[in-house]
Amino acid sequence: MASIREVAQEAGVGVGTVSRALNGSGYVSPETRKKIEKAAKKLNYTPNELARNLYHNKTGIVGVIVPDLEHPFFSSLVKHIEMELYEQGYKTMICNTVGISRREQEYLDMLERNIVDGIITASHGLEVEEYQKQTKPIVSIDRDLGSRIPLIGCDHAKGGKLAAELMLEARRRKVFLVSGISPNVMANDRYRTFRQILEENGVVAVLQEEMGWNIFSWEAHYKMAEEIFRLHPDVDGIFGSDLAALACLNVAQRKGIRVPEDLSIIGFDAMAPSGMVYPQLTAIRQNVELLAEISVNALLDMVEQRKNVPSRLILDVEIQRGGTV
Amino acid sequence: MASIREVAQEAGVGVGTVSRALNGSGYVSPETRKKIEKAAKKLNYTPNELARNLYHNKTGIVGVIVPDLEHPFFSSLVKHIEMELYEQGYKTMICNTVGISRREQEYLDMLERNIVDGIITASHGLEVEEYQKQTKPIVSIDRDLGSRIPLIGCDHAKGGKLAAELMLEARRRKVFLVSGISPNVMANDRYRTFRQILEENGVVAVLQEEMGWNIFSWEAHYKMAEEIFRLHPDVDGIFGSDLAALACLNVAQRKGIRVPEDLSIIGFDAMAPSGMVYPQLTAIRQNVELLAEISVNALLDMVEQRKNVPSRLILDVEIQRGGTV
DNA sequence: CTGTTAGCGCGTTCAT
DNA sequence: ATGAACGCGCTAACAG
Repeated sequence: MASIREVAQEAGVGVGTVSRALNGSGYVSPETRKKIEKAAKKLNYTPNELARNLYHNKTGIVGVIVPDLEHPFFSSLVKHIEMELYEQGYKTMICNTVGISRREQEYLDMLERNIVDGIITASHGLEVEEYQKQTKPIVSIDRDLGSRIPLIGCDHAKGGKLAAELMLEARRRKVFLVSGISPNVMANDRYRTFRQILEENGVVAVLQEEMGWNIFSWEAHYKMAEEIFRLHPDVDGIFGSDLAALACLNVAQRKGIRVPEDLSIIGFDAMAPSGMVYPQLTAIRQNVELLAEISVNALLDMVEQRKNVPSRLILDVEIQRGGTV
Repeated sequence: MASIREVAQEAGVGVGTVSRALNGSGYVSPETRKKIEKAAKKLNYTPNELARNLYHNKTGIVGVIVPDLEHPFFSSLVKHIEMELYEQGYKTMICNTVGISRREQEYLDMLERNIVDGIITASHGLEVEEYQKQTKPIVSIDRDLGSRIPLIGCDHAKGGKLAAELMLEARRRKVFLVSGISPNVMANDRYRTFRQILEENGVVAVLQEEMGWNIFSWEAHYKMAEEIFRLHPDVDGIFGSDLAALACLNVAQRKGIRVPEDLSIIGFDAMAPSGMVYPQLTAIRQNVELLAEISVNALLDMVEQRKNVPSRLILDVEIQRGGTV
């Protein structure tokens, strides 16, 4: 609660000197420095960050917008983003849109109001135009928001290819694809590629179900899984998000379908729960840590104007070998 | 980027009038108000939150300290806290300590530096004294930080009791208890109660393993599970956190042990992954939504000095019936 | 080397 | 009803 003026008074010097002494900027003689440090300690002085923020027009806070923090991918993403931001001296404001675009908009507005210095968005509810209006630093994960906003994501097409190849190896003939329906989103690439490769290789049937793009609840996925087996009891392959894959695995086990003998299941993301089930889920893994690190560095490059950022950054994916193929 | 002064100039009035007009405080004639609103729209004026914060000495940001955001319980907790804070007009700063008490300290210091208006802590790495030094609003989840800091948590003792009763119903004779070793933490109650009830009822052996209190990784739990079955292949009951229970379930299935016929497993928390495995995990569920709501309201009662907050708030728990008992 | 002063942008008296 | 002036706490430029 003590202000810099009080410290100056206590030390018998001017406020400017205190500021320089405590920030290590400019010249201060060793002895007055001592006096100032003693006074600061005595008064238990802590600089008021609010005044600093006003002066510097900067808060050191980065906003991270996600659709659902409870989803394993996003909680992991935010965790690693927070860790990387912390390393670089920034704080993390979490913005959970729960699929409501008004909330996404409100959080986006924090840029103009100077509450955050930049935004990393992984939520895809708002019109692209709303993002393009912004002039302050933004990076996007997995969704194309135009060339001025760097796009960072994993190689979804390769993910779809790897999954398709696994299906072909396992000689699957009737494959179900659980995809999302969001426009402009990179995740679509994996389903397109997956489907294309299977069809080119003469797989008898490639069926497709579209989940709402902002549906992340277990219940919804479980219901969908039950529908799949009700309508198509003879599917022998399933590819979808981790959640979709896990739901299908669970329903299959309840119905006594043998996995992987009679049914192959492949997830995408390979987050924690995929390793908790038995057999463990075979899945395409994206490197969330790297994704977080790259995103943070791209954003801070913009915030601190360190250097130019490429408009697209694509990360590799790999197979997590489980027991469901 | 336009300041209030520019709006005043554009409208041909003083800054004070603009401030009153836009904030609806004090008297402004309808016509000048119109002029001001037009000028504000024309210049695309957005008030600078930094200046406001400095004046009001308040940011509208609440810090939430957790040990591991990737852990299902904490990601769910933070999600619901964020939603409740949003409803009440506050923003959420996430502080992930990853078990490092220096980080916990740094985040705690944000209170004094006025970066946050209050803190909800669910991390338990720092000395109690460090929290007690603080004078600004703090509430604690699941750890006693002294009578001045409201403590909010579920009824762990009842949870332990419910779990013990399930074990007795299933006539288990050699039960393994996977507990933490953190001091001052309410979670200890559930293990103490569980153990006590089983011993009073003549269960032949109650074994115990202590996980490091800030260990949340799946790998560590999996290793521990393997150890349990290696040293005690004949256990017929296991109680621990969700993660511990899921790890044991997974290892048991790999070893061909029949669950629940030959082994009963009970988790604590009943978070999402417990419903993804087959059979679904029987677990003690705590109401995270309510926990979040209560915590936020307690904290904001302090921040806005609405009313006094009880020093302890204990929430009920219930059984989530799965297929592992 | 150090003290003084002018903003940073906004909200609120206090005269008018 | 409204404008001018002050202050929130701090930093940086400037004069000494």
